[in-house]
Parts: sequence; C-alpha cells; structure tokens
Amino acid sequence: MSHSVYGRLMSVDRTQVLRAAAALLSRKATATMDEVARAAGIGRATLHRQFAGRDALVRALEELGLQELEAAQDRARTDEGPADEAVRRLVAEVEPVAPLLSFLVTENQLFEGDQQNEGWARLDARVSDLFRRGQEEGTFRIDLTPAWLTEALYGLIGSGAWAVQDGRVAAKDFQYMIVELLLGGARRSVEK
Amino acid sequence: MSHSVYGRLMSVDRTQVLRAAAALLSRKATATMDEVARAAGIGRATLHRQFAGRDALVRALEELGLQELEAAQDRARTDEGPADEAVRRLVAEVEPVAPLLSFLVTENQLFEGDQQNEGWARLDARVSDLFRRGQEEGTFRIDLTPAWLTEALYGLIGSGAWAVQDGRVAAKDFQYMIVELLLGGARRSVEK
DNA sequence: ATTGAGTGAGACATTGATGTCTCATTCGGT
DNA sequence: ACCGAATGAGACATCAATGTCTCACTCAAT
Repeated sequence: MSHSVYGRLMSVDRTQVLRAAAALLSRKATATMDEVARAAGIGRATLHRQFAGRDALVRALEELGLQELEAAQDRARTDEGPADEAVRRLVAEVEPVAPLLSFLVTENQLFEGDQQNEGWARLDARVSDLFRRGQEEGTFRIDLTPAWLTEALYGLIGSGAWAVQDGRVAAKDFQYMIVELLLGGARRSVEK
Repeated sequence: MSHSVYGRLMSVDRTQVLRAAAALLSRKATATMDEVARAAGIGRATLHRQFAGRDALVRALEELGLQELEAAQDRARTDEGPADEAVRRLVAEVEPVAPLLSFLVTENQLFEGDQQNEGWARLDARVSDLFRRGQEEGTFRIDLTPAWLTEALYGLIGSGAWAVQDGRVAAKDFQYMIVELLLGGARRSVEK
C-alpha cells in the first residue's frame, strides 16, 4: 500500500508547512496564500490540497499554537512551587511560541462573532489559576484580578515579540524584560 | 463665495467622520469602506470624496491619533513632578484614545516596509524620556530599558482596551490596572 | 424663486486574492 | 523499468472590496 512509516505517502510534511506558515504570518499577518506556499517551499495547489482555504490554514495554525502552548504550560509545571517562579518558567517555555501566540491573539480579536476555539478558554483558565494561586499564597497582590494579569501577560509577550523582531530589544533579554516587569513592575522597590 | 465660518461649505464634518471611523475600526479593524461610511452616517461616495482611499483614511486617522496623543502628553505634563506620578497622569489622559492607539499600533506593525509617520518617533521619544528621567531620579529601576518600558506601556494599554471592550475588565478599572501593573508589578511588595 | 455646491444611491470597471481544475513531471515503492 | 500517488505550474472562474462616474436631489445662500 506504499504507506510510509509516517502514515502519509511521500506527501509534504503538514507540520513543516504549518511551521513555515507560522513563521511567515507571525511577521506579516497579511501574507497571501501564494506567499505562504512559497515560504513553505511548495506550490500553491499543494497548499490548497492540505488546507481547504485560508480559514482552514489559520485554524490549523491555531491548533498547532494551542498544542505548543499547552505543552509549554505542562513543561513549566505551573501548578508547582512558588507562583512567581512558575511565571518565570512559563514565560521561558512560551518564548519560542511568542510570535505565533501574538499572531493568533490578534487574529482572534479581529473575528469577534465566530465562536472561538475552546482551547483558549482552557489556556486562559490555567494562567488565571496560576495568578490566583499566587494571590492565595500571598505572593501576588490581590488588587489586580487574575483575568487582567492573564491579559497583561499576553500583551507583554506580544509586545516583547515585536520589540525583539524590530530589534528594539535584544532577543536574549526577552524573558527577563517580560518577567521582571510583570512581577516587579517599573518602580524601584525596597527589596532586592 | 459662500464659505461658512468653518471654511467649508455645509460639507460633512471631516473630523466627525474620522471619529466615527476611529470608533468602528478600533472595534473591527477589517471594516470595509462601506461600513465606515454607514457608521459615519454618510454615503460611500462622500467618504471617497473626503479621503482618496482606504490608505488615505488610515493615514488621516493616524494624524488624528497622533494629535490627540501629543495633546494627552501635553496635558499630562510628563516632564514635571515625580516620574511615577507623571506616568499615572499620562495613562489617565491617554485612556480615551486607547482603542484608537491600539488600532494604529497594530496597523503599523502590519505594513512594515513603508516609511512610517515621524510622529511616532516623537511620541516614543517623549515616553522614553519620561522613563529615563524616572531612572535618573532613582524612581525607576535601571535594568529595564526605557525602550522596553515604552513598548510595554503601549502593549498594556492595548491589552487594557481590549479587555475592557470584551468586558473582562471593568472600564473604571482601566487606569488602575495598567498603572499599578506597570509601576508596581504583580508581586506583592513590602512597601504599601 | 433661483442657483449651485455638496450629497446619497447606485451602476460600472478594476484589482487582488481565492478557490478549482488540468496536465506534465517527479519520485518512491515495487 | 514500471506504476501510480503527489506535486508544481499555470489557466481559469469567482468573489469581495475598491475606486470612478453619473444623476437626481437637498439645502443654504442669495
């Protein structure tokens, strides 16, 4: 039957195409299907055979992003140890997915009406729980709601990703800048 | 010559159209020219007479936004008094323009190549100067660069605007959430 | 009442991206 | 060497938004 060990027949590696698409669309959100195809090194027809249309491509990209983000959360073990250290680990693990995350978040707030993937709710809930846990443990202040802290985390990651892309912030400082601002704020504090 | 005191004849108030466009595009960035026209209560033809095309509209919107942002900076007197209080005033003054600012920032990072309005540079410089001043006065930590703090401020304002729009954060908490996180961070500190 | 600038509605052409299809070619499996 | 699945390139139709134009109408100024 000529099926390879990968369950697919000599075909273009779907995941590889998705990664190329993610890399391109994260930089240029308005890239055309043709550009995506060329970026992935395949023909436009083939791209269309893999993904019914632009919507399908974006939704697949969303799946990929959500998977990687959940995996990042797992690796960060956000429910273990001190909450602030967990946040640190989370940002570190999420960094590689930051540009894609930024793209998907923007894409999401564009199309409002259409129901959105429930994966985001799960993701939000987990991040939110982390901040809540930190509050209950007395590590985080309680006057900033977990929902806002979650939102702010996404925002800072997005800003960080763009700042790095534009060269306004060194890539090596990405984690530090985000975590320090999120946790410690800009004001000079007594401690440390 | 029948010119009115407003220098224009009975025509649609350009600024009013721009405000309507800003309100719509801030919520739905992909709104069509026809939608913008209807939102402004005018015909599509008239909209076209006022703004050569979509690009021209966006550029005019950019002008408006930059004007209002500079005005907000002026009112906030960002070069007076303690830096942290200046930041507080700045966020308060910028709040009404937040959705538009968010739209313009997103729009800007979409079209990369084309030279961007120098107004942004002026704006960035002023915000950046504020943070730098805070650092020199010993109010702000010096391990977070002014460039990053500026970027982060934009990001948080954008996140805040969306969070309010989606009802995840109460409108009345907008300023507080942003300023407190930006200045104080999430971690519970000894002071206060 | 007359005038004319400004307008809204709609017809129309244009443009750019999308989606579909065909066909010759490539390449792995046999 | 052969076979067939999968591909790349390109032709083609479609679709949505844009931009242009015409024309009848409104309304303020006179």
